[in-house]
Amino acid sequence: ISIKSGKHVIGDIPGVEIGDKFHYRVELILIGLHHQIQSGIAYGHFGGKVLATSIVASGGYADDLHSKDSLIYTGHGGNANPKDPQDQKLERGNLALKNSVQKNPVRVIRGSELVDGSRTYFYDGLYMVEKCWQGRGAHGKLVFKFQMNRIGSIGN
Amino acid sequence: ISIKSGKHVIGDIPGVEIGDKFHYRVELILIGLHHQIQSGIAYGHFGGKVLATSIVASGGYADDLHSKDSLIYTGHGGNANPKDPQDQKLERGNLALKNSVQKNPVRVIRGSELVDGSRTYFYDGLYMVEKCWQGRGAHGKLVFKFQMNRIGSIGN
DNA sequence: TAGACGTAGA
DNA sequence: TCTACGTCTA
Repeated sequence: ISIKSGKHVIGDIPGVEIGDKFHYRVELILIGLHHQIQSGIAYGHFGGKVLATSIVASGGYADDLHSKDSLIYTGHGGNANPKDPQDQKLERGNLALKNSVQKNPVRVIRGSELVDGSRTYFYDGLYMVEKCWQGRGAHGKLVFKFQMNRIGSIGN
Repeated sequence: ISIKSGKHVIGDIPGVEIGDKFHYRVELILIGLHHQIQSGIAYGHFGGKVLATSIVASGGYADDLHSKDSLIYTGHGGNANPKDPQDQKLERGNLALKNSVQKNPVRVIRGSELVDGSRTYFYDGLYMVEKCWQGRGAHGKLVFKFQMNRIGSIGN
């Protein structure tokens, strides 16, 4: 199933399969996987609702990426000035992910940094945002956390 | 005349002519005009000396770009946090440009922002750094200024 | 590791 | 206008 609103698509992208690898964020945009050049959370308007369409988890925040079929994603914001962290706000991508809780599939792209400083990304399929909550980051400021589970894995 | 040190070249780039236009900074790198993805000042080591090879003037700082054959270029640095500007330091590109004063030609790329927010760049030929001095920016902090004149224009 | 006249989307 | 899990060079 795939829902489209302008260039924003919920669900799989035709021609892109789990495990497909990429080297640059701009490739994700060109192929339609993730429509943000830097931001980790992409979203669009669907019938008056703002819903998340895809996320990139590549180590920029304190995510929990230890499991193969689930992850805990950290919301964005609050670190514009690393020396003066702020509470994250329920806006933009954070709001979109919250609206998507138990509602629509979200594409997950996992990424990592190589020894030489370059990066790689790969499409990891559709996940459901199971729940979201607020926590405290290492800096003591409020951050949003999103429990995401692979659709089709045990428990879904 | 062209002096080469590794990938750093002083002087014209074969195949690139004055007026040649570009849309993205990465094009300038690919064609060899300017070896910095974001920084406005490119430089290299030439016989133990650090010399400037090219600059991009595209509106990021308070340059004086009113003349066709000369310009006053502002050094870089001091604005990492726009809310807390700092004095510019005589290092990196600023030092390179100072070392190049009345010494070696520097490629000038002029750029501007279009109405739709995109940018264009064009190669504007070789200039000589005539002199450099320190001044105060609008924020009151020290900035470096570089008087650059087109080589071959009246006065050169 | 830090700095940089980027780049696209909201 | 501002934000953003970028990208490259030194």
